[in-house]
Amino acid sequence: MKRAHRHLAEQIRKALTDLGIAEPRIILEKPRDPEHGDIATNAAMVYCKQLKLAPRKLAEQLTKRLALNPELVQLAGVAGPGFINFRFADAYLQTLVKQILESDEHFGEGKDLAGKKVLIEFVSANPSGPLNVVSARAAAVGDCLVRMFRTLGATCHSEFYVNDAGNQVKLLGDSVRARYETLLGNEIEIPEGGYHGEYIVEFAEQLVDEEGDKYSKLSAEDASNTLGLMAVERHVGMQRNSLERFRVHMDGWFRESQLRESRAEYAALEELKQKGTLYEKDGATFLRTSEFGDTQDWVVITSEGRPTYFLPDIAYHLSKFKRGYDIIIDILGPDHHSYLTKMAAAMRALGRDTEHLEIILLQHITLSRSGEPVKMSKRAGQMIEMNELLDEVGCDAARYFFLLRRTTTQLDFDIELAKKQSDDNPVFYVQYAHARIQSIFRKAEIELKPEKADFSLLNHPEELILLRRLREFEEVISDCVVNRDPHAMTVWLREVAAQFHRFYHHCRVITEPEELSLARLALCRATQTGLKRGLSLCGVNAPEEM
RNA sequence: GAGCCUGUAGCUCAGCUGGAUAGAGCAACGGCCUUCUAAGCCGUAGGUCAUGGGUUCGAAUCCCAUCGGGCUCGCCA
Repeated sequence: MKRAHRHLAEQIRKALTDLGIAEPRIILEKPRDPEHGDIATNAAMVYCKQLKLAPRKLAEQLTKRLALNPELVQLAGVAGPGFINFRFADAYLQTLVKQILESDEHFGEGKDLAGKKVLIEFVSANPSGPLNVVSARAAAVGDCLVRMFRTLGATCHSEFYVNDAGNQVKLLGDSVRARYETLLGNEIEIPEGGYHGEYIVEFAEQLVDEEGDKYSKLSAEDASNTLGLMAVERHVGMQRNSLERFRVHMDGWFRESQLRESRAEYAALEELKQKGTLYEKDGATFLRTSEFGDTQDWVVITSEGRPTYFLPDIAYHLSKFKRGYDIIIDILGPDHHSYLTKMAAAMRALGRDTEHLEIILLQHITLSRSGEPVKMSKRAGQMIEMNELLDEVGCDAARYFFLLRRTTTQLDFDIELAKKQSDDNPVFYVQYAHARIQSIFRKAEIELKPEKADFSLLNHPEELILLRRLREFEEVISDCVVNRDPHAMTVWLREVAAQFHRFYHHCRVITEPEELSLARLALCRATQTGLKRGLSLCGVNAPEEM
C-alpha cells in the first residue's frame, strides 16, 4: 500500500542523480495542510546549496525530470520555500478498497520485522496481592505493543517476571500467618513492612475453614514459609486471571525462584567477578556501575552475605540476552527510572550490547470521577484493584483509555467518563462508527459483490478523504512500533470514525443507481475492516450493534 | 544537590526523528432528524506553543539557561 510513495521516491532519486547528486536521501512527508497535497518533498531545499541553485529553481528543474505514473500520483506544484507537492490519483485511492477487502482480517499486516525476535516484559507486579490499577496501564500498553510487533511480522514474546523469592515472600508469609493465628485466637501482630490488605484476611479465613489449625502445628518458620509460598501461588493465579480478563495473555511467567534454584544469580556474580567489575567495601560487594555509565556503584551482595534484589535482576536480564532476542523491552513505572542506567551499566559490565535493551518508563495514572480526584495510597490500603476497575467500566473502555496518552505523559483516568455512553467518551465514538456501518449492511438488501463493484464511482470528496485515511493504517502501526507507543492508533481510529460520520452524512449509501450503492457498500466494509483491525490492535471489541 | 518525565486554546491533550497560515476532543454559542443508528453532522469563537538566549534558509519541534508541575536518588524489593 506504499506503491505511490515508492514510485515517487524512485523518480525523485533518479532526477537528483541526473543532476549530479550521488546517493540522494529522499524525504517524503505529509503536508500539514491538505490543501497542499498528499505528499511533499523538501529535496529542492536540501540539495539547492550543493547544486548552487535557488531552491524554487531547483524544484522547477526536478519536476520537469519526473516521469510520474498518472495512475498513482500527480504533481500538485511547487510551493512555499521550495516544496514539491504531489497528490494521490483518485484511481490509486479507489483501488485501496479492493485491497482492503481482500486483506480483510490481515489488513495492516506487514513484513518489516519478519525474522526479528522481540521480548517485552511488562506488569511484573509483586506477588504480594492482586493487581491494582497501577499495573493496568502497563498491561494495556505492553499488550498492544506485542500485538503490533506481531502484525509487522516479528516473533514477539510477552513475559511477566515473578518476584517469588527473597525477603518479601517471607514478609508475606509472616503476614498471612499473623492473620491466620489471630483468627484462631492467638493474636499475632503483622510484622513491620508486612501486608495489611483485606485479601490476606480472606485467605486466612479460607485456610481456617478448609484446613483448620493445621499450620499452627508447624514451627513458626515452617508455617511462614509454607503460607508465604501458598499466598504467592494464590496471588499469581489472581493476577493471571485479572490479566486474561483484561485480554492480556502472557506467554511466559519467569520465576525468580527458579533463577535462584539454579543459582543463576551466583553464576552472574561469578561472571562479573571474572570481568573485574566487583570490589569489596565495608564488607559488601559493589558493582562498578559508575564505570559503565551510571552515576554511582551499587551493592550486589550485602555485608550480611545476602544478594540484593539487583543481583537476581541482573541474572534475569542476562537470561534475556542469552535467549537471543533482537529487541528486549522492559516496561517500568517512572519510579524505576534509576533502573535504566543501572541495568544498562550492569549489562555493559558483562560485555553485552545494550543497544538491544530498551526501557520504557510508563508514567503514572491518576483516577478521577467527573473531574474529582480519587485518592489512592498503597500504604493506607486505598489502592483500587484492577478487577474493580473492570467491574465498573468494562474492558473496552479501560483498555482504550489507557492508550489515549503518550507513554511519557501522566494519564488521568476519569471513571465516570469511561462509563458514559455518549459522544464525549472516545471509545464509544469509535465503536459507534463500526456499529453504524453494520446497521447499514443490515438495512441494505443488496449483497456485497466487490468483484463486480466499480470503485471509480467513489469520487465524492468525502469518499476520497476517507480513502486517504484508510491508506494511512499501515503507517500508523509502523509509527506505533517505531516509537514504542501505541497511542497514535487511538488518534487514527478517532479520525477514521470522524471521517466516516462525515461521509455518512454527505453520501447516502443505500441509493440509486445500484452500482453506486455497491461501490459505497464496499467502502463501508473497508472502513469497518480498518476500524475493527485498529480496535483489535488496541484489544478493544468492535460491536455490531449498540 | 543529582537525575528522569512534563509545560501548546477555558479543560484534556495531538503535533516533538526541524518545514508552509499551530490542530483535535470536550466545554461555550448558533444551526441540522417525514430519508441507511442525532451515541451523528455543519458552523462560530477561542493561542505570548512557560520564559530568555542559541543553532539555520526555516524552531512548538534540536541545544543551553531560568521558572512551574510530577517522580526518583537504601547494604528495601
